[in-house]
Amino acid sequence: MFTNVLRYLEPEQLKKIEEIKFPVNFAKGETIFKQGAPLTHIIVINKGLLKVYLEDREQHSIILRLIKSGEIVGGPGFHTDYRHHFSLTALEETEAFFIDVMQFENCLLQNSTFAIKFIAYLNKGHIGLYNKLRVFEHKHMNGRMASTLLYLSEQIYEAEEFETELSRQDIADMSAMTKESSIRLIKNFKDSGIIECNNNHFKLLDKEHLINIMENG
Amino acid sequence: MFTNVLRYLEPEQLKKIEEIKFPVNFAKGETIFKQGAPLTHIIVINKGLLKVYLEDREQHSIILRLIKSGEIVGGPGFHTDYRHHFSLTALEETEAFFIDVMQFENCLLQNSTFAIKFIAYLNKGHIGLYNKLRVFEHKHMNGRMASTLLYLSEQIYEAEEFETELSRQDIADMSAMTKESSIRLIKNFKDSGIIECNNNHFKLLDKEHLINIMENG
DNA sequence: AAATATTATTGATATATCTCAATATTTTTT
DNA sequence: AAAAAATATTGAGATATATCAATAATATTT
Repeated sequence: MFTNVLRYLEPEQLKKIEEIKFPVNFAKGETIFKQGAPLTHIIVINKGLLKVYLEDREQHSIILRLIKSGEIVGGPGFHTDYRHHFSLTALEETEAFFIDVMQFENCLLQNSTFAIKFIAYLNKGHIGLYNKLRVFEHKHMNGRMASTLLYLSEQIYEAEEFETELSRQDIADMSAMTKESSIRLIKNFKDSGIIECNNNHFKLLDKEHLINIMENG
Repeated sequence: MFTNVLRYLEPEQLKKIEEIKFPVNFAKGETIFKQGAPLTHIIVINKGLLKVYLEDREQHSIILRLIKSGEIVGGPGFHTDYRHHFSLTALEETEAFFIDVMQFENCLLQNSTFAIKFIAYLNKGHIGLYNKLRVFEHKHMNGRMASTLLYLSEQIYEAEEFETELSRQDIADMSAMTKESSIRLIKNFKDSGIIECNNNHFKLLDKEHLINIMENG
């Protein structure tokens, strides 16, 4: 059973989708699709963790969010230019189901209640982007880093202590700064006793403080 | 007749919408709705120019885009929390039609082809936000200012010479910088012969150069 | 027409953050 | 196990941009 927006499909539609979907596996570091490539399939993540990122000029990318198992990935190319507008890369071993985008469109056409649910899903994504914009416009790096750490803890790993596959560069790309700055800020937070951190093991010690930094720092 | 996504409605639906819509006028500077307020109506701009902006902490706002006559404004609160996630303020004398959001929802439910068109419209907005994020992540102010001037010329005023109601603060809020910086950059562009500018009158003299600055500067 | 408020402009200074470069550590390949 | 590659760390220095403050110009109110 799907835990994403597909759960609102009618049983026959769901059956059809189950029939046509096919699995593809990705190793850590492999790319599911690249920004600019044609959008031919909707993707449902069955297992794994991935990063959604915008590729700016060479050397620079912006990580918009991470995707966990259960989530669905479409993209704004749907019914516009049918291209991908971001790239999607596995951070861990990942299993994904591919669903033909035309079959997905049929579901929307045949079931306007589902279409409304899909619109709601798109709107949630839109709200997420507004928040990302707001965070990125924070003048201070501290606030952006605090926001990233809280995001990882609350939204992704759902624990105050976690082990991540993200590199320092990834954390920097999530926080709109250079990798050197991300390293220095993590060190500062550590020295201030707000977090513990050894390599890829993080523990948030003072969430109140982090929230305060995110909002005011 | 509507020039926005509403033109895809069936004739009877269109008639219904025409019946229930009602006009409201706004003077320059007046706010149509505020971020956080309940979303009760979809709005169609009949005449005028408006700014869509995120209110960050006090003193700081981010202008996402401008809205011209003919355009429709919904917002991602639809079918999520039914709140406005941005504020909308008139830059010029504006006439807007208000359409009850529940009637709009009925249109989507009764007409899945329309729902698909609406999804396409939402996706175009999503692509626009990605571009905004990319521009804001430009490290150099020059590139952000060039991008704003090109946006005003190409997307809004559709001319290389234009008179704007935007203040220097507005231009700064569109370009992710302080008003002092926006003033200094406009002066620099003027001194370099890339633009002409007297108060609110702008003329782009060297678009090639501006595009180059936007992409590489 | 004068007074007030708002917006625009300019300059000096402070500082946050990037860049570059060197070294250390970890991971991958041979 | 050694070599190579990739990633992480630290420091010094450069610089883009914000902040603050003072003045000028424009718009609004009285």
